[in-house]
Amino acid sequence: MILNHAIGVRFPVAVPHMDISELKQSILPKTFYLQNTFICLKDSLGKILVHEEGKNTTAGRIVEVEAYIGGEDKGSHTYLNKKTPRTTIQFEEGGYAYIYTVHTHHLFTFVTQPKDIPSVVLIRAVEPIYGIEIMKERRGMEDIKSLTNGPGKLCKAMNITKELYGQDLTSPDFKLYIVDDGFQVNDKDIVKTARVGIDYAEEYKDVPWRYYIKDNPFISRK
DNA sequence: TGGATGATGGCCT
DNA sequence: GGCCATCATCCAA
Repeated sequence: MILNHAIGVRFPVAVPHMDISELKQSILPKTFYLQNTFICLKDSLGKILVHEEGKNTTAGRIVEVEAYIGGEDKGSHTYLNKKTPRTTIQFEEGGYAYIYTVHTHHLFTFVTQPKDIPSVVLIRAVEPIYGIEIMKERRGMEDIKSLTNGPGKLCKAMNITKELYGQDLTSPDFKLYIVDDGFQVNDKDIVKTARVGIDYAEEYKDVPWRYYIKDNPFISRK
């Protein structure tokens, strides 16, 4: 099923007949996640993040992402390929969930590339497209534009917690995954900027590894 | 075991 | 713009 809406054109959001079981036919496969991180970064824009929880199922279109590259990247938890209990999953092959906490919030990333190349894509914002009422309830607000326009916000709205750390996003048995509904994001509609909140990263502070969909109302900041 | 820190967000001025 | 809640994580000791 192709959602009959266009990003940035529709608002308020409404997808009354979206069928999750149909979307599940189009889960991104392992081969997607094994690709170079910057391919994953670019191609994850416009895909749909789904957390299946029965009547509390939520989904959102990915509109803002960042790359964190192990080894060289001083902004990464795996700078110098540092392996700790927290970062262990980054060293597995692509397709697993790397979820961590910062202050009181959870942040969701997915692991990319083959085993022992610890790199991830952080989902910084999604556009709510399913389960909007439960998102409002979890976030304690009515303002649709603020439900998921930040990495901590979207995890709260979609009930993504550390219990999902290490989950295989490519298994149909699991309840957290990303699907491709055929929505295309044109290259000219991708804005590339410095990443957010990594002032400590020295020469990696300003690398343009944050991608977002131009003019989308749900990005975390300009 | 304790201190420092944070890939944030909400509230304030 | 600033302030800070609040706790998992890491590392020095």
